[in-house]
Amino acid sequence: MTKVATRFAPSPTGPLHIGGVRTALFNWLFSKNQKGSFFLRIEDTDKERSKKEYKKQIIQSLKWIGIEHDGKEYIQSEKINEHKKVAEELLKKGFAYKCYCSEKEIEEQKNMAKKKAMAFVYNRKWREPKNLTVPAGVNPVIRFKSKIGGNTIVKDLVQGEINISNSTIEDFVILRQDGSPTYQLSATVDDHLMNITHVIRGDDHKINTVKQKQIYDSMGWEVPNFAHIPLIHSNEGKKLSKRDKASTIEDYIKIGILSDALRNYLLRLGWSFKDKEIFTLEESIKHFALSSVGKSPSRLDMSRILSINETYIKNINEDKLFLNLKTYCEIYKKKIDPKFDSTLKKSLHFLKNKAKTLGNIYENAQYIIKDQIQISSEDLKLLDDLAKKILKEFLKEFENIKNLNKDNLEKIIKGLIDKHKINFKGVGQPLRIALTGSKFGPGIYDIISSLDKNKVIERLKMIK
RNA sequence: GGUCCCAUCGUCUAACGGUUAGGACAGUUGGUUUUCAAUCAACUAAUCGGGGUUCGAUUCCCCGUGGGACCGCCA
Repeated sequence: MTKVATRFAPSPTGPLHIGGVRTALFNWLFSKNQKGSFFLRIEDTDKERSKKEYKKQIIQSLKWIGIEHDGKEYIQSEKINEHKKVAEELLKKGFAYKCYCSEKEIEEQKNMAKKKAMAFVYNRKWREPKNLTVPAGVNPVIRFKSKIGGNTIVKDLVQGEINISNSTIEDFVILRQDGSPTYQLSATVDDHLMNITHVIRGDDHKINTVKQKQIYDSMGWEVPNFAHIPLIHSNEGKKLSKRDKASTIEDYIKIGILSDALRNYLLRLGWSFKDKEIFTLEESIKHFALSSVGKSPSRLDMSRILSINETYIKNINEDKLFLNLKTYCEIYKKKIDPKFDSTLKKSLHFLKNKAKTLGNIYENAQYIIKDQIQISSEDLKLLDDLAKKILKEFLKEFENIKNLNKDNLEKIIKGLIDKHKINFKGVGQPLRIALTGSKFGPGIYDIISSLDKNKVIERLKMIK
């Protein structure tokens, strides 16, 4: 058995797409499950649009979600000569030919195809150039001599069998007029050079597979296994594009989604293992199989992402959560003053219970990480005369407390409830507003015990 | 339009010929003598339609319908 090798091959023309992340994840998971390797190939042959910073960003994004590639990243543009060599060889062997058609001619053919409402298939004019004279001063493109009759069948580990009539596959270009290789050639040669055993990629590459298989066959190379995973659709049910709102990984990081949560969500999108919903990294490696990847596309569902994130926020180690929160706030919100660290840390155990994102924790922790709180005018209205009176009475007794614990606080509050013949809310709500500036939030005992005694007194005194 | 693919609750999915069609998210309702975005409980909700095959079809086959992908000298 040869060692399994997979690859993720993004082009660095933009930030990493959420669909790309899932493709990378499936590749990585499969290779780990098979005890194989996972490589990263940067397809940067589109010089116009490829950017170095995107390459960095892609690697960082993958790392963020827990994916690291083996070895050094493979840079496609560095292998262009290899690709050209293969093109030459195909030419020599008669599997490719030079095409001198002008762009105009091709354009006309495309228009014709459109008019006839047919798929564009190049008319193969130069395939057998018997009565043609090579025009002077025209650089030819090299086209692959695609099979005309019969069908090409590719076994697919997810789709089953891809069976396409060769008549619909055109003689595609493998070398451009300027001599540079096209995707079909480069990707194929690279996969061969890298000894890739399993090509796992988006559904949108299915037709390419048929083209690429012919290159493998012509070169006498072993054809890798293919697995085309269904695409992720937007809310509208279309292929997710960069224009969609939450399409890049950054979009999720910035609202405070945890990497494990996103990984878990993406894993369960199009893949399942019994009724299990939550998978640790180890579990996902252990159970991952291409055979349990579904065939139909799935929609992105924000509420589910949030729900999984909530689960992770509640369950991960608190020290880890704390560090996550700190870095998150520093980058996407506002740096938290270290003087609040200890209070914040000991409050995390209840703050995390009411948050779906790190952003939520940040919002709910405002009363801890700011010296002064702000009360909205609407909440201020809730502090009527009775409420203020209660706060004053609470303060008086609170100042005399020796041991700040729940029992003692309970005593004070109970006393006030009895005295004023009100319910808990009558005391709890004014307190919460006075201490946090919000009528929502953690339990009142949690709030008080998380704050310094002096801080509580100070804030209660602010209410007049 | 051509080629190819797909089809179970609103969403993600389970059931690989025999289940009262299961779970999760969302939604709704109620409890939690304190808020709710927490928690607990309950409820609503699906096999796209029509033909076969079969003792029996969500499952296999065909047709229709709907949705999607591709149709670059981009990757």
